[in-house]
Amino acid sequence: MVRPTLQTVARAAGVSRQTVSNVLNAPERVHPSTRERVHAVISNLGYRPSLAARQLRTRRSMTLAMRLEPTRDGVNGVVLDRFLHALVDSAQDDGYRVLLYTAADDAREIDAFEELLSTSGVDGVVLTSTHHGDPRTAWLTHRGVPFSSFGRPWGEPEATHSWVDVDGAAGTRAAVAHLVSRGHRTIAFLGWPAGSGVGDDRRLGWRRGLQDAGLVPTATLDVAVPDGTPQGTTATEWLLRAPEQPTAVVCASDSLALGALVALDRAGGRDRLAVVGFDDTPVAEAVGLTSVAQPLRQAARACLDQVLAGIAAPGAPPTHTLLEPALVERASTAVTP
Amino acid sequence: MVRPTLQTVARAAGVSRQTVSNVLNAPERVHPSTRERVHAVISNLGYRPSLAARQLRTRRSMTLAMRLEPTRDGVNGVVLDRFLHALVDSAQDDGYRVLLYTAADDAREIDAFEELLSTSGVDGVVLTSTHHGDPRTAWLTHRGVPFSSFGRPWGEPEATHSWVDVDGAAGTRAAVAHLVSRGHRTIAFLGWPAGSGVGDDRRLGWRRGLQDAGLVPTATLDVAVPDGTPQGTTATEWLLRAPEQPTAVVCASDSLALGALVALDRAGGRDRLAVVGFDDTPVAEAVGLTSVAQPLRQAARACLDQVLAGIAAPGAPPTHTLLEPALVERASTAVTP
DNA sequence: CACGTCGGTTTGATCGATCAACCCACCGTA
DNA sequence: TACGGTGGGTTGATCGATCAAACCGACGTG
Repeated sequence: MVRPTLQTVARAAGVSRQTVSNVLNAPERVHPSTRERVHAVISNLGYRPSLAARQLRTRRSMTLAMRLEPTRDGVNGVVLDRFLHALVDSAQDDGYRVLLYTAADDAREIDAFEELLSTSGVDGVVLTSTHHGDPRTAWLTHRGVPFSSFGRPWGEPEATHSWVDVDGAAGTRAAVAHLVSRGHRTIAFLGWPAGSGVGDDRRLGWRRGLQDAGLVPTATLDVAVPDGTPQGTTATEWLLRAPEQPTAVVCASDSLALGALVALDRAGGRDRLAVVGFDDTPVAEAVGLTSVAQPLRQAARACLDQVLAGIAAPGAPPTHTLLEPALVERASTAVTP
Repeated sequence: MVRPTLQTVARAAGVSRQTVSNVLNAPERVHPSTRERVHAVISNLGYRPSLAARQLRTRRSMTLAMRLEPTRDGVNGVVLDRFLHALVDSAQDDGYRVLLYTAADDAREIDAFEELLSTSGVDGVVLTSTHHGDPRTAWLTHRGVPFSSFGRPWGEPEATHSWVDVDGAAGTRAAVAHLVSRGHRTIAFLGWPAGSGVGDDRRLGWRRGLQDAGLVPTATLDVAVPDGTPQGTTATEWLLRAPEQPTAVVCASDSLALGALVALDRAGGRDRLAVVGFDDTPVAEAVGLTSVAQPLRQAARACLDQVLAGIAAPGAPPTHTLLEPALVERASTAVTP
């Protein structure tokens, strides 16, 4: 009951090892009849090539690495988990496996790369959560590691690697347009403090959306707080007392939006304010929150394609993909002013 | 700029390959001075052993596999993701890596095992979501694969594999005790239809909790619906109209509990019913829901220990670990009857 | 003084695959 | 007739580590 090897199969089929290898890797080189016979023996014996042996010789591990982030906020943390799910699914279809690692900060993550690349011979990396002054991309580029990041190289227009991202600005802009079409004229934005690429981008979309409709994004309608449900609640309570009397609010995350709903419930009714969240996390569906959904499946597929392209043609020029998010309408924007 | 190998290091240190190997794997066999010298060369050259080569020889991949489930409900799906995070963390400390796979059903998962074991030579498996009539455990046991399941072998008392689980019954029982201590006498249970091990266990805890306090778990206080927030809302609306007039409800999941809160908000006030959820998902914290928290970090650690024990001593007797969950009190049970 | 032992080290074989080169019939063509 | 090309296969070397066995000098002992 030992695992069959190439040799075993070869003997059973009356051919040489190399021929069996060819049947699997270059079938056209083998005569159809021989091929047939070898195939029969293979499935008969249940033979599967050892990845370790193959990797030793070819320097291909058929493995990609992705970092598993510490669940931060939780409400939003789900996004990357869903991306991961999609990635594993797609990768599996292409014969690749996904290896996980964790790292406390950028420096440790680079250590992890070093480790993974030299000991496990990982073929490529999928990066997430890119941010301003991210040292990881430069390191990977310098080392010539095929990789793709889910997230733009914020603040580095000269970056020369492949990336996939979702157009957050388009998302908030569409949210504003939707609200405008329902009659709202005073629409606030509840976002994070300036400085994060993602957050600033979503804020920008809100501005543009207002301008599209000939409205003015005043400073008091633009509230910035750290992410989190309680923060969203507090901020919304300010908004409810604001002189502008907003009738709707677009939020940078579902956490904040959920906080807004809590504030409304306390203030005696959800009809005082239409609310839009971001990321369409499970909670949004659960509580009837309109939210901007990222096409995570497509994003994962695109990332994978980029990494595979980088593996197939090491010198190939980088590509970029910017995907459009979609607004999922629910009860929280059924409110009219 | 090629990656250094054992040979490279050996030459640079003026010793043989085997000595370098010993320095890493059996340091006590090497004379301290030589060891010192070799270590210097190793860190100097930045040498790291190739896992592929090592695996080929030792038949150890230092890799564990875990299935990544399709995000089902979402509110609860987070639980397994957090377990995964904890597992990867712990595994990394022990020098193990975690490889992911997906599978649509039990049969396909077994195919995935076959594949992973023979091609990647995975050392062990961590199973999740065990259920009645689960064919996976028998298969793994039969094949002699070291594994541990997070989840008891429901309905198979004769099962002989290692497992770790959280005592759900103890959780709901504690929830009831907490409610009783706050003066509640009529406490309902909002759970899933009978048949799922986990769900029945949580229901049992509720029963015991009531009996502890000399109360009677009547049938009308025991509501069963499929998991989900809308289902929770509907069911809670029944409860609010029930003749028994419950003042509190213990739920089998945070999804259901969240649904209960929604029902209360609609019915005009959260003070009509104290609510307890299960799993302490991020949403629970966000909306102030008291919930039963599973010690996922410990669970992952325990699972890992069991798998590693199975790898170290293939014939060793299986072990079981049942962990106590903890009640996290929040605003939703600040209500008194 | 010869011999067994033991710490420390080296040597050759091996894990299971692929690569590179070579072999052998057989064909067409100069 | 000799030569080059080609389809179909084979053989030996190799990837980078570990294993098993041998080696070697020094030391203790009968």
